[in-house]
Amino acid sequence: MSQQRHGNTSGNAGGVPAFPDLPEATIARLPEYLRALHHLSEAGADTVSSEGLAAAAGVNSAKLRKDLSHLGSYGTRGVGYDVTLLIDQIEYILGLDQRRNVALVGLGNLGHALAGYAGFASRGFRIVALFDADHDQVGKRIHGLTVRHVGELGRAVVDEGITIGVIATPPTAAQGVADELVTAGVTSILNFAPCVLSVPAGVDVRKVDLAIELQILSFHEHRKASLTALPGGRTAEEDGENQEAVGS
Amino acid sequence: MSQQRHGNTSGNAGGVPAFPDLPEATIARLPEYLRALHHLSEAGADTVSSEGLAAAAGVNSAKLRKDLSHLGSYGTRGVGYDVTLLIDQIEYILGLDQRRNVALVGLGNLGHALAGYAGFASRGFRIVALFDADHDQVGKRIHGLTVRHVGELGRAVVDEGITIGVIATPPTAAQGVADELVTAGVTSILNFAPCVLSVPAGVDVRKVDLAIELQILSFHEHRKASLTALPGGRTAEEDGENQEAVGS
DNA sequence: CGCGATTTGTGCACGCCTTCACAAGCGCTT
DNA sequence: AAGCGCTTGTGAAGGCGTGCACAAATCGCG
Ligand SMILES: NC(=O)c1ccc[n+]([C@@H]2O[C@H](COP(=O)([O-])OP(=O)(O)OC[C@H]3O[C@@H](n4cnc5c(N)ncnc54)[C@H](O)[C@@H]3O)[C@@H](O)[C@H]2O)c1
Ligand SMILES: NC(=O)c1ccc[n+]([C@@H]2O[C@H](COP(=O)([O-])OP(=O)(O)OC[C@H]3O[C@@H](n4cnc5c(N)ncnc54)[C@H](O)[C@@H]3O)[C@@H](O)[C@H]2O)c1
Repeated sequence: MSQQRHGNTSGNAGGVPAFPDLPEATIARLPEYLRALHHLSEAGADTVSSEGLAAAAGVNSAKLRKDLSHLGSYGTRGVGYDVTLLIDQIEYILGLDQRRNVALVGLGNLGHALAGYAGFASRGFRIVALFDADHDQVGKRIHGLTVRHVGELGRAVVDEGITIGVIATPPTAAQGVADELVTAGVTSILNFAPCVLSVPAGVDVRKVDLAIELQILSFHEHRKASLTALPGGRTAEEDGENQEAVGS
Repeated sequence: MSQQRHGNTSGNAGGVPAFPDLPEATIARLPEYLRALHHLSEAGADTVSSEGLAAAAGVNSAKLRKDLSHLGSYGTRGVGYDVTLLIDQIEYILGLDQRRNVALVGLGNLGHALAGYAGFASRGFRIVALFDADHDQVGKRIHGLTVRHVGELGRAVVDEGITIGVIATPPTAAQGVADELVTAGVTSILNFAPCVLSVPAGVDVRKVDLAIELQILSFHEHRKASLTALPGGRTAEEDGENQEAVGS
């Protein structure tokens, strides 16, 4: 949408946007900042301090300032950051100003939930195609979209400008689906199947594995249990700051 | 299950298991190794080399060896690792030998999918209670469990030995649910609502935000697009190694 | 116009994590 | 019993990320 782009620190006056190579850790936090900013914006805030935004996003304020400084200087000393300006800037960096078309493959339990999730559309993504291998699923309409057979995937990806594929099939089928997506030209994949995907260089894969999340929690439970058996249980004080979030 | 525990490097002959404080990064990878090991085990493998297991888990072999060395020496030089021995060891470290009871709060689209997911039970977790605030949901039976009203949460947590809570409510309700879980004694929370939770120290929160995953992919799409516009597009060769996984 | 209050942007130090490279150790073969 | 090939376990180096602490910059007010 708002495609305004403001002076880049390393003043490059060319057509290409001089892409700053942000640290991966920073990129993973930008969406959090963005969500917090939208929240603030809806609450009517014009500006926000690094302290305030950091609290809203659940991070250290120094970290937040360093992250934002990588995008350029969009804050005003003594005042803070302009909320809408920062939103535009982060959305530009994340490429959310151009709506991204997403294909969802595998419409079982999880796929159904994903297809009906409003939180994608509101954050710049549009699921434009649904695919399944099961002929009982094919033809069904889900939230305004018709489930197509996975064989049509290749053509649909090209025709509808799909750049992101979401895999919600059983793990045995995931690699095959990934191959088809890549062949069709998809260069980003979000994989919910608990397995490792092999893809050519240039294709990004992110994996979400809920069981792994639970297992990490289980480890900490185990650790906590074996600690309370030992010395004086520490008094619980101070909140937050022990928030773990996804991200590579 | 198999609770055998083998000589710890720092030989402590006490009742308490001498908990090694593993690096967080290592902990986050152990579940991946575990899945790969189970896969190998089903395929009939008795031993596996660090190279082989690393490939199956999608990581560097040196990293894998260092990770495993933190648990103690369970490999044999010139041979590799004993698959079942390593499985038992990792499961012990992760606390998966004692089945963990999980409460799921919020049975909308996502909650339904989670409730019916077999992948939890097969990996040591058991969803034992479902809660919702909506009276239309309360009373429904989902995969053998009856949805209860969220008001009963406190008692159920205590009665049924629940240590992990999963939040799948809208973000506005998430903090309230988290508070109730914590009050009831839950010390680990997996949060699907896109918001920051504030919890007392000693409580672990892990967050899964699918929109954030897509936004990170979007960034890389944006970056790739602005690169191909520039110099010679690099030739795509060599596969894997650009796999990003969740984990803090 | 000057000053103090406020807040950003960043230099710096520290710790964690990754990766290479290789010595030490194990088993198989002869 | 000795040698050889293979694989683990780890020392060391380098890179990345974090957080402190402070100088620089801006605003509001007298
Ligand atoms: N349900 C959950 O809450 C949950 C949680 C975490 C992970 N997962 C993972 O997500 C994936 C999907 O889970 P689910 O519970 O929805 O499984 P599911 O069995 O309900 O659905 C899988 C769907 O994929 C389709 N499918 C199978 N092979 C296909 C192919 N080659 N091409 C296209 N579609 C194909 C099937 O027809 C089915 O509709 C699994 O890998 C599962 O491990 C699910
Ligand atoms: N559906 C998805 O694929 C998806 C994907 C990513 C994130 N999420 C997030 O997961 C959460 C749930 O998503 P959904 O699509 O299932 O939403 P939903 O609206 O379908 O379901 C929410 C459920 O929570 C219940 N609820 C509301 N307040 C409650 C309370 N105080 N206590 C207990 N239960 C309460 C509601 O009755 C409803 O059944 C949301 O925060 C959403 O942003 C969903």
